[in-house]
Amino acid sequence: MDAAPHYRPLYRQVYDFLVKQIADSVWRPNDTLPSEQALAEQLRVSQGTVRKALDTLVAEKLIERRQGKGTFVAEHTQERALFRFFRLSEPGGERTVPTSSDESVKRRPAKAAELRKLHLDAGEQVVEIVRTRSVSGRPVIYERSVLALRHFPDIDRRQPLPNTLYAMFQQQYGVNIVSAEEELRADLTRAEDARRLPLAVGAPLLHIERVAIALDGSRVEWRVSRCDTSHLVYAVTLS
Amino acid sequence: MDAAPHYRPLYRQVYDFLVKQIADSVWRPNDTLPSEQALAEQLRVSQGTVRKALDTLVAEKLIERRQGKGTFVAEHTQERALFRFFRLSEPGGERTVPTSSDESVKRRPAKAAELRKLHLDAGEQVVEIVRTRSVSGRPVIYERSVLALRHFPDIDRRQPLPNTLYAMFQQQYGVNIVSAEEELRADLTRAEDARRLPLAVGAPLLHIERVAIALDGSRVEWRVSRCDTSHLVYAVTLS
DNA sequence: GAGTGGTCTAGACCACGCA
DNA sequence: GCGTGGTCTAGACCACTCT
Repeated sequence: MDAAPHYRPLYRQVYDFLVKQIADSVWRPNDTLPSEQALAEQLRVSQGTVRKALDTLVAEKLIERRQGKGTFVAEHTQERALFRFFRLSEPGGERTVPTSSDESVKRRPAKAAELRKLHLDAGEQVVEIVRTRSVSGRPVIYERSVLALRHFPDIDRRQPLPNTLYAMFQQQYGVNIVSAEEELRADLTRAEDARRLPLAVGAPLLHIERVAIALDGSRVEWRVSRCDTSHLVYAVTLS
Repeated sequence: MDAAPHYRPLYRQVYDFLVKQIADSVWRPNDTLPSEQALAEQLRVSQGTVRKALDTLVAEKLIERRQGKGTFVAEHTQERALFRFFRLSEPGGERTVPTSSDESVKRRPAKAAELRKLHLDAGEQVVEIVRTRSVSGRPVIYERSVLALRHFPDIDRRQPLPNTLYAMFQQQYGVNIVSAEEELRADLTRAEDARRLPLAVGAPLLHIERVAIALDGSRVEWRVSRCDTSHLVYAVTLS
């Protein structure tokens, strides 16, 4: 624990150390972390200071603690990623699990908008994934994901892709998605949408753009989803 | 600090006590709370236990702490309520401050849907507030709020109403809005919308329903907003 | 200088999971 | 019974604000 420029509290330095271990895949999903006592001795700080850092990581959902068992690196399971970042549900409140299908995966140079959204360097390559998602057999979402290839080498040769990408990002590439910035607006169904979804041109469509952000702050995915909200709603709790 | 059924940790009991003081307006917005030491002595617990409860309240934005000055009950200022619960902004990211106008305020018995959304008893009265919001002179939101009258006696005689209601809820009625559940879907402009907003019937419109939840868990407002998202987006960060 | 919150420590005891 | 995390305490020192 050496001093940082302009002073960082000890618990912050411990936090940074722990994050780095996870980011570098020293500790992988579902691994057990050393106990508080062990970390305290290793880092030459008190147990209370380690605890404060661990509490922060729990709040950020990067680790989970179970009394009597230990501290574990949180895993992005299918369900978890779904409930955390997939906000569409039935109007009452029941969460729905969509299936994905009809995908196309292409590698190509990034376009101008993608360079900007993902903070890429000119000429960098991306992988574009197009798919349709269905809820109880009915296609309701037409979605295009663009990934920076630098974070996911050869992902375009890994087909078939799972229903939720983020678990694979974490397990195969060590990329932890920790937050997502979404922008929503209402739009009309266009001919391109109508080819994928059973909607008439001119029907209302919820347009969602997402930038997914990894543990190290990099913007790794830009996703545009066009959703039929005649039977689903986008549900979010502000607090 | 007496025992609770099935055991509540001490810091939880301290938390409950502090929340009650705020909910009962014993401590009002901008008031200074007693110091950690004073609270610890009053409640017969250690300073660390008080601190843990205070940290939770800070995370929930119910209080603010300033080193060297003290601990204060957080105030719902116009700006703060706006940035916290008003998610519409310009596509780039700049937050926009809308003005409200053209309001009508009516007291009437609750309808069936309102009873359900606000968990009211049959026959209870509500106040309906209808208004239009504009951004840089352009009407972009047509909004209908329904409030349970029991939480806001005579609010319908308090006109004119402020741009953001939640600061008034807190200051005039001691009702702290702590979270809001929103449901969004895409819709088309109807004749009723077109009378209020400069849109053609059939143009896309973002339909937002919100239930605002107070500190004690009661559902105090049901709001339906119909938004022109041709120049604005609904922006939210999932984490 | 006095009073506040912010950081850090050391140690005790409890609740839980497992062998 | 041992090791884990969860709770609680007591006290030290630092950083900031105001007078």
